[in-house]
This record gives sequence, C-alpha cells and structure tokens, in this order.
Amino acid sequence: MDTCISRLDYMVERLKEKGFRITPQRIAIVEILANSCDHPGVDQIYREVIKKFPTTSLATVYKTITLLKEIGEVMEMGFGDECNRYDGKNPHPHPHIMCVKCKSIADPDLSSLDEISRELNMETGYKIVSHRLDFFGVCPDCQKSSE
Amino acid sequence: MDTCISRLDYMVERLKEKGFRITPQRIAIVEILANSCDHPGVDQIYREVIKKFPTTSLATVYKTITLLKEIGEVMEMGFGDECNRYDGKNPHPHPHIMCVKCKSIADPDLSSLDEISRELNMETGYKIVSHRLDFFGVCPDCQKSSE
DNA sequence: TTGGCTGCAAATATTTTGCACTGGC
DNA sequence: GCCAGTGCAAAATATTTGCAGCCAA
Repeated sequence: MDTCISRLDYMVERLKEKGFRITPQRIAIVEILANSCDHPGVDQIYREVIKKFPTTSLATVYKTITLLKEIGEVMEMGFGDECNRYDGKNPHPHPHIMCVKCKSIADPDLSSLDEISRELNMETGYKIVSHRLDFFGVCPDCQKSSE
Repeated sequence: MDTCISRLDYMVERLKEKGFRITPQRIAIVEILANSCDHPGVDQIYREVIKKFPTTSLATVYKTITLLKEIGEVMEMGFGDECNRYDGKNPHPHPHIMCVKCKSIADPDLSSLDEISRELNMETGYKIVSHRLDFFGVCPDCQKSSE
C-alpha cells in the first residue's frame, strides 16, 4: 500500500502515472526534495545534483521543480527576498518557522488551521483553496551564538 | 495627538524625524501607499506616480519603498510569483486574503494570532519576531463571473 | 550652500525560453 | 525510432547600483 513506499518512490510513481519520463536527473532532484528536511532552495538542489550528474543544467532543475509543483508534489514557499525554498516532503499547506539569521526552516506543530479557513470562508464569502502561515524568528542555536 | 493626523502625514513625519528629505516624489509615493486599500505593487505605484510627476523613475519608486520598509512604515507582502505587493496602511503583521483570479487582496478580521505566536515560542524555543498568514481563494465576485 | 535625492542607464539576480541533440520508453 | 527531456545560451523579468545634475533644508 501507499504507506509502505517511500516518498521518493511515491513521487516517481506520480511522475510515471502522469506520463512523464523518468530520467536520472529527475530522480536525483526528486530524491533531494523527498529526503531533505531543510527545505532547500534551487541553487542548493542544483549544487547537490551536479555532484551526481556534473553536466546537469540549472534549467533542468527549474523545469523539474516546475513540473513537480504542477502535479502538486512540491510546494513553493515563496520567500521572495532570498531565492525560493521548496518542501517536497509535505507539499500541502502547513505552518513553517524560519530563522531570520541562519535561514533554516522547520515545521512546528500547530493545529486548528483548517478551522480558521472554514471560519474565514463563512466570514468573507471567499472560497479558500490554500493558505500559508509562516513565522519568522531566531532559532535557539542563533540565540546562543549571538550572546 | 497621533490619532488626529492622517496616515500620510504620520508617514511623512516619520521620514522627517529620521532625517530624510521630503521630496514631491516621496510625498506622492507615500500618499499612494497610505491611501490605497488594494495593496498595490511596484508598477501600480509607478503608474500612479507618473500621473503627477511624469519624469519619476522606477528606481525612485523602489528606493522610496525600500526606505519605508526600513523605517517600518510599509510591509512587503512577499508574493514572489507576481511582483511584490505592499501594505502602507497597516505595516504590521496581519492576515491577508488574496483572490487567485483577480489578485485583489483584502484584510479579513481574525484574532488570536498573537496567542499562536506565544504558544509557538514556548513550543519551539524560537524568539518570534514576525509572521505572515495569507489565505488564497476565489473572491465572491470572481465566483459569480466564472459560473 | 551642500549633500541627499532623482533619473537615466547599466548591472545584477533569478527564472524562462529556443533549439539542436540525446536517451527513456 | 519517436518524441520528451536535456543542456547550453540567450531572453525575459524584477530589482539594484553608479553617477551626474538638481533641489530640499
């Protein structure tokens, strides 16, 4: 069942069933997105990929990410300032917390967001399709090192 | 008192007290940011400004917005996809709701966000300095017109 | 008067696109 | 073998910067 296959395998499966070809470059990119907990940016993914496939171009990274976004298996996190960051482990809206110093991003546990969406729907008449909730702060490590 | 002066006057005052010069272009840009409810983007501001001062350059608009961001009187809303949008009426974190069709942005009423921040602080050890909560949906008007 | 501000153009950064070649299926 | 995918370079987009002249204080 679904629960038995890895996120990597699941994403590759999704690509296949949508009729997209499975290339080594795509596997490498999907693998990075599926396995890294640090919500990598494009260039981080790129640097990682060229370790395995040195001729890979940045364009391919962009194209693959765009593809994965379109089939809903990667979520773009929209931090326009720096380059974008991506979540391939959990591509559905959920809260993030970013350290303003080291730029690390973690996934805190916070419930009751869906409830807020529903409340908002009733209140405003909008048909809510998505949301984002991001916190910005200083992580415990950076608080220590700045003393 | 503070409560008696307009947001425009307040922002101009803030620029003065920080030692920045008050130029006609700056007043025009601040006025747009202080008075428009539609959370304008850079080019919308630009097009508005050149109605009054046709020689104004895009660079000046960017510089002024950057300046206002730095003194905390304008909040950047970080919708990286399209160009950025800005809130000059209320530059402090508060929920937004954007229509994915017409790109309009409104300010819904939602309380209890500060509470969530505090909860998060305790839970994660981060020192929260800011947050953003944005909803994406289809506004009532666009729901009608797509039927 | 004078140094910050403006406006122009060039530079930068990021992402997208055109196209010939390659390789997954 | 066919055509989607790749890699390169060029283009498109958004924003920043350098600098000469100007004007708010």
